[in-house]
Amino acid sequence: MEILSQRERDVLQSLIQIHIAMAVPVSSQAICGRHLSEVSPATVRNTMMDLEKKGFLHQPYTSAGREPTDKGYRYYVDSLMKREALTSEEKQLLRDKFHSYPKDRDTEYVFNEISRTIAQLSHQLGIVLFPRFEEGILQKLELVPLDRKRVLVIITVTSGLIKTITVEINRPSKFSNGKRKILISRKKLREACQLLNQRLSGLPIKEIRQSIQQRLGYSPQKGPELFGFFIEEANRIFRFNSPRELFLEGRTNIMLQPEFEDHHRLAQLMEFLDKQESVINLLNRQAGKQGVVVTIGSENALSQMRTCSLVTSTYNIGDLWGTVGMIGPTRMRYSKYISLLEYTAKLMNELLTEYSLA
Amino acid sequence: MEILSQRERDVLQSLIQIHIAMAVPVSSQAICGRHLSEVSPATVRNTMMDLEKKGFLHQPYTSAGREPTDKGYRYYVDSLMKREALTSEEKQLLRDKFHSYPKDRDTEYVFNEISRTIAQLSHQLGIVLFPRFEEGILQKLELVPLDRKRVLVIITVTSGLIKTITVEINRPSKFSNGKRKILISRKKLREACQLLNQRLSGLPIKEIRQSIQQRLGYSPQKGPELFGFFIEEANRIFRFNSPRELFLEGRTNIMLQPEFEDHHRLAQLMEFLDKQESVINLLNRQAGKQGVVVTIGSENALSQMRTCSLVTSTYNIGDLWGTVGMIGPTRMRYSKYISLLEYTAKLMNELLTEYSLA
DNA sequence: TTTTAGCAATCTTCAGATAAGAGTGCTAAT
DNA sequence: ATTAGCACTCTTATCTGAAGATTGCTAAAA
Repeated sequence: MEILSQRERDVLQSLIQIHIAMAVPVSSQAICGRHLSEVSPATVRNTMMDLEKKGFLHQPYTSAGREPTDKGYRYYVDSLMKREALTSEEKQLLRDKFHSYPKDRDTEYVFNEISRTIAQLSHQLGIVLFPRFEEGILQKLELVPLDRKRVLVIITVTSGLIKTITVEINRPSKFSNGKRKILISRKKLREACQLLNQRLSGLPIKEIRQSIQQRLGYSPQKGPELFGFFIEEANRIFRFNSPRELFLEGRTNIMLQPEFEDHHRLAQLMEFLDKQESVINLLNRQAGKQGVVVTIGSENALSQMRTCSLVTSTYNIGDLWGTVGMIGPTRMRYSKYISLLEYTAKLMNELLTEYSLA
Repeated sequence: MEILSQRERDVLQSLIQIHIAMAVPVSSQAICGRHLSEVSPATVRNTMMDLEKKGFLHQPYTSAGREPTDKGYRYYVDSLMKREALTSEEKQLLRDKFHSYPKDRDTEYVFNEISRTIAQLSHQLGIVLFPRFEEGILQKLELVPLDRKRVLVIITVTSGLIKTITVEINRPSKFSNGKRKILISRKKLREACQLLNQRLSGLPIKEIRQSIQQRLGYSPQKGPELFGFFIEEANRIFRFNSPRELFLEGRTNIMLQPEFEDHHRLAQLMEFLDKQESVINLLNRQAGKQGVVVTIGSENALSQMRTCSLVTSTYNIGDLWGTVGMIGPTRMRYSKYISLLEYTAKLMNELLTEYSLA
């Protein structure tokens, strides 16, 4: 971490605060007018030159004011910024979204609402990514016959979250010699289910997917016919990474930011957001980090995010974890949004975890 | 329907075709150059004046070329346009999206893909709205206990589509005198489930929601305790109108259309799309209409859609129906997109209906 | 040594002017 | 009924110049 003089720190902080509020290059005069009235603009100018040489500021053109660089923002976030707490109204607004859960609303509805609320409170893009179900520990598996061909698989993980998948079971299988069909009888289903639970529960979903064949020790000669089916279909049944896991809200907010008046730049970002997979990919890079993580501009590996910042936090539901976050231009109220996401993640931890004790 | 001379029809058709391709006001010269080389520009100009007086054309400013009005497009769609068939590549692309259904993919995944593909083929916004589950006929209800507090309700309708809802059942109920908790025993659950099926199956979901209390004829003195719970919760269990039912893809496409270079106009549309409820509302206005429906510009009641057109079709999965569609600027290739949606709906009818026979 | 006032120099932005070009509407001839 | 010819209108692009913002530098002041 580079060491800056107190004067430099003062100027940088003031400049960034003004820039965040005004969205234009900041002049020495503006800094003296608002924050550093004890020194003259000329002095501030000298400091600004130093800060530019050190890479914290940038001048769009000769004789314009200065804007912070990504490095400048990084220094601000790490060393200058004071956290800005949420108001009690804002906290209440967030809290209210959990009010009727789980009585009247399902998990996905709540996630959607949280994403909307983050967008509403930040005037930026709100993000919620469903918990990484694959990291969960299988509590139990349940098989419910739907009709002659289909079975509903209910997967419960120890945090109490469930996922359901419909599988088509009454069809040719390579484990049944290609031609023969597996017949579902309720009894067989129950037996198979019991055995599956014996062999698989307590294991992480991901591991089940990868090692199911060994776990079930199946060969066509022994074990229930259904085992063959599960081995074949494990890659589908135990995989959860659909674009539908992602809740993105508030695209309009972001396009109203002055930095996205440029049509081309906006289009680039929107294209990125349209490909949900790439957003999920982006979020996965933050995986496992503790607390609120801020990724500023070019710190994002993805080129489409170069002009944006990403603020994320991990939330936990029992042994599962997911990501909440927001995206906005690099010029954003980090001091506020960090609190916002911290608080949101905290609420989610508290209020969505009820069933992890079950 | 107003009657136009053959000359007027020719000019209008030619003008619209050119306008769709070029996205600028069309001059008399352009029309003669491309389509009506047998007459002079002056003649075409006279016809254009007539068409403008009748309200089919509009001149952005004195001595500019002409653009079609919504009325002009309406006439074109109804009386002039020739359907443009999809190429076999386009058909194949769509078909492929159904390929692994229902073996490897669930309904929602396929809907998302269809929405994406409509966007991809039209370079506009693709829309799929999940079937109106509430219109479905209950085939059976299944209750699966998840843990001490929760039960998974599986609702199957006659088309074979299912929805699952988690309910929290082990809590105070006004039917259990406010204090007492309902206890779940598997046996009680089975009994209640059987009774519920007896009383409710064969009825439309919507009707169940509205009349469940009468149907179950429940009073605290008689009938399983669970009935009280179902009556209380009917409004949640049998309601399906979440924003998550809507699949919107290709926002970037639409913002790349020249009519949306205007930032403000784009923001208005995006705001509208961000509120999924309003899009669902828009689609519901087309409900029940047969075949492909085209709604042009101001024909849309909603002001945010005044500069857009909506092309929709109804698809059927057994006794359920939903909506597919696309949104673009009023200047769009109606001739192509109508075929696109017709074909898409047809595919959905054919390929998603397998289980309605079960 | 640090800070500051003063000032020329640089660059943006905006309004106005001008020129080029596209396309019409009208008139009169075909 | 159609067309050629042409004046007229309006847009668009480019240019210009003036106003304004802000700097960097220099030399004086603290």
